Amino acid sequence: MVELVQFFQSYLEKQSLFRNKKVLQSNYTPEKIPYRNDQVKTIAGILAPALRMEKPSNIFLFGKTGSGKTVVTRYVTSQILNIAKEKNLPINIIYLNCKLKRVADTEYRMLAQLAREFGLNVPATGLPTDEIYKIFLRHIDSDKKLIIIILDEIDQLIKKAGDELLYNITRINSELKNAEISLIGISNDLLFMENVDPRVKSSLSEEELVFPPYDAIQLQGILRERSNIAFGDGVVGEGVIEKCAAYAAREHGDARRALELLRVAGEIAERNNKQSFDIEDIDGAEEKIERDKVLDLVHTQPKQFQLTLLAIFEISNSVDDGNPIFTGDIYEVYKDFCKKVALKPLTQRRVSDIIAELDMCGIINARVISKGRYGRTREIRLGIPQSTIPNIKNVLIEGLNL
DNA sequence: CGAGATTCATGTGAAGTATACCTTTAGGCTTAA
DNA sequence: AAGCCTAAAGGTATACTTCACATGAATCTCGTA
Repeated sequence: MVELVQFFQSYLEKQSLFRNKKVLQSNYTPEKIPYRNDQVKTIAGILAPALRMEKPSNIFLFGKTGSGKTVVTRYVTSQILNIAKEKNLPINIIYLNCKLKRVADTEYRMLAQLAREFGLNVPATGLPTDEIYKIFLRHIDSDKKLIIIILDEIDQLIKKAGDELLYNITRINSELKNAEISLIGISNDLLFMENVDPRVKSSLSEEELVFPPYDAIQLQGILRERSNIAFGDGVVGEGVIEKCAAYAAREHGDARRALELLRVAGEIAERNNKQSFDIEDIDGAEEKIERDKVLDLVHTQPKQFQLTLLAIFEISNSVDDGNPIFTGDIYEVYKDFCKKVALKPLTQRRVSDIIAELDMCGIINARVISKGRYGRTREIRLGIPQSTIPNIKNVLIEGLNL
């Protein structure tokens, strides 16, 4: 007991490495966004009519992850919201991430989530979809207002729910008497619009904007700016920024990742009672990020997903490094695990879908190949570093009581 | 030797089933007049 | 008789199963040079 008190006291006395950690967190919206001036201006220009209570055009944003789509959108919309508040304009802005499982990955759930954002209490299941639709419309249309809905990673939603849903939302305005809705769609997939009904396409992307990835120099600029605010002097070692930038540039210029690397490296250093950190610590951070990403996902996923994942890890262990593994093998191992936990195994059909979903999450890389005479299967490789696997495996085994 | 047929192991689509949850409705009970 | 509660009925979304058919290159077959 005494020790704990001491621990907390010395913790408080200890000078934190961070001066302001918030600026490195992923939901932080900075004061200004370097290298994205054009996009900010364009979007601001498109949305500006909202302040005169005229409906802005729908916008569609394309660009790889971490290229600033979300930050720019959030930045511009929050500014608009500020002004609207000042002048008492009835403008609502809703941000919805369509990728989140069990939150907005079907038409029903998306509408339900939108309704919830307006403080409505809607059930998670049971109602007909058009009932939810009506509830939502009725509530919105009660008085005159302007609503801007941001649908992040909308491609994921369409892939699962079909493009009929897009048709429905683009038609919403014609059903409204008082309120008006503008849509901002955000997509990582540049080609995604190609297989969408042309009518929907033209109404959804009245304006289109592409976000190019950041290059290494720009990433360094961003990192430097933020790390100056985030860390005290002399905390960030020589070359750290450059290395973070290089890592992220390697992955198509993902700024979010670069910032995350920096933050996690700092957190690790702090936990180890270090006063600073340097290049070597970045690798540790990289590994921790990957591990946390998967662990987080693992915890939110149902048991069947966990078992499937465990089966994949198990096989990848016994197979030579780098060699792919196949669906059939996974299913066999998976069934064994099911027996051990006394859980009814799913059909191979379903497991096949689960594997496809794990692929979408990025934990594994799977692609369908034909092995000629020896049939057709998914060729699966791990999408995460080998070094993180034992750790994740242990967590899985523990969580499943194996 | 090469064109076409065959083959395997699984991908993939459509339709059906089970489960959990929602609203509506009808019946039964209580209560107040 | 009016009001309230409960349980059954009828409906939906979602996760999963069942059934059936699609895939596509390695391999096989067989006619031909």
